[in-house]
Amino acid sequence: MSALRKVPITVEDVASRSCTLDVRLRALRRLPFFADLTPEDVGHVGDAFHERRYREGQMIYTAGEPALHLHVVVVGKVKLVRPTPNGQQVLLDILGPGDFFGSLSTLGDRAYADAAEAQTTCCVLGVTAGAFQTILRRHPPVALAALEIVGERLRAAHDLIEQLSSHDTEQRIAATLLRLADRVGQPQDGMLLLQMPLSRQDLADMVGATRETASRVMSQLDRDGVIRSGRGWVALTDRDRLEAIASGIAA
Amino acid sequence: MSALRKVPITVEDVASRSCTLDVRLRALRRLPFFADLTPEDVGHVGDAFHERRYREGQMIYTAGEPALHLHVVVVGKVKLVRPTPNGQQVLLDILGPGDFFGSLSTLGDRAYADAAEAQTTCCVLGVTAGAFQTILRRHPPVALAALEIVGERLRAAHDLIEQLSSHDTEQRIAATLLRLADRVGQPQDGMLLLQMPLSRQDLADMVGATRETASRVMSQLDRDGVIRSGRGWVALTDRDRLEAIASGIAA
DNA sequence: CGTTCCATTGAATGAGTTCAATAGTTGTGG
DNA sequence: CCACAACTATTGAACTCATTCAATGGAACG
Repeated sequence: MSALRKVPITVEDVASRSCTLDVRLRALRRLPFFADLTPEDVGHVGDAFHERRYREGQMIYTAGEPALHLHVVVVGKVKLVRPTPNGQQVLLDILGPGDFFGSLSTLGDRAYADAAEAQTTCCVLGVTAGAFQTILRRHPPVALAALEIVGERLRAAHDLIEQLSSHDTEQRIAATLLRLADRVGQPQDGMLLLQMPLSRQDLADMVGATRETASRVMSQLDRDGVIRSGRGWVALTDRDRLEAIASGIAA
Repeated sequence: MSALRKVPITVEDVASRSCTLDVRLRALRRLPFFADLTPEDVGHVGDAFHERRYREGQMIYTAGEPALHLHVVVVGKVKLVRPTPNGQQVLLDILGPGDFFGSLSTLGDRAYADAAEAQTTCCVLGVTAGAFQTILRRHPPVALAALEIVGERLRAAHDLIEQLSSHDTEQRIAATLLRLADRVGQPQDGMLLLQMPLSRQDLADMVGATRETASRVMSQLDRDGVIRSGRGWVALTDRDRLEAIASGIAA
């Protein structure tokens, strides 16, 4: 029915370039944790980190295994996924360069509550919980920054809880698209292109819905001219209208 | 239809006793923040806190006002509520003695995203964001403890997100009752009594449902002999079965 | 090319909401 | 101490949104 939409834009810019020392350092400096540290300190702290690469779809860690590491995204995108007893998945967050994830805990013996999966090919820096704890102790400003960030995430989680509790699927999807656009959207041909392989399933897992429902909503938004989308990509054509939908102003 | 249930047990133990200096100190020492501090340090730090009392239903702060304070519950229960554009409310958390809430932010200029309401008559200690920031800087272990706690809350928020995304209302209510029982349940006559004035509306706001649905589910659980409940109170009579329901094992 | 994965669409079902009406509890003032 | 008002809970019935089941259509990848 709908017009052909061959993937017109999925110019994958996922760097296949390697994760050089320089890139590593820049990634660390970009990390809000270390914003208050001197370049030398960052370099010193950086020695505790080890580098790992993952291919699209590969698991970085899975739920249930001992939470031994804190990770930092250098290149690529990482999905934070919570498996449910029920078998379905809940996508808690999508992280990009500069974001951290994994164990913040001082106790190394606890288990990850969620799984981390490489959404794109990516490069990640890891540090043991113990070493990170040492960094926190040695550099108090880092602890303050971390507290700030985790507080911010808690607030974001509360936003999501609010949405899940009181908004319908269309509103939640609209809000999710906007949130993603703010983080990784790139202007192209007068619209905001989401630079990530975002499947209907991913979207559904983010808003607590099924693939089918996500598909129906996206089709409707496409028909209404608010977005353009195809297999694995989405672009926003009418941000204002999408915001209206997200906040329930649209009929 | 259902048998009369005059409130047989609501022995309100909400202390009308005052929030004495001694109680204050004990509250602060009980706070995980200050677990690693010497008693003298706790006493010193405690000077930065000021005391406030609230009656049941009174607002401690509302969403939108500048987030200037961090608060600690000394006596009583505090509801953390997120108002939605839609008009309904989402109950994010219920806090008891030793729990903290409010602004963790270093920036004093941001606004509270949620409102805090006294669920019972209560006594709360407050400290300005600036003073708390000073404490954090002066006592690094406090910052580490705070980070740990907020991380734990983030995990709890993710638990809730998972539930909202993939469990039905009965499961969510069962899980909520269990969670509350773990925190404030008191054994009585072989059942766990929830020592707080918990209305159907409160429950509904916690699980993202309507009063009517909450009422229906509670009636059903009562009929099944899993709980006993009445106006403003709930008691668990069959914890195991409730756990089975929460995890979806029950048909 | 054909296989496989992902997306789309339809129809039937069902959980939860909404609207509405009744009943039980609490608190107040006569 | 009783009666009234106000609030909270319960229950029914119609409706709605999203899921489930099922079948088809396209894209990507070998």
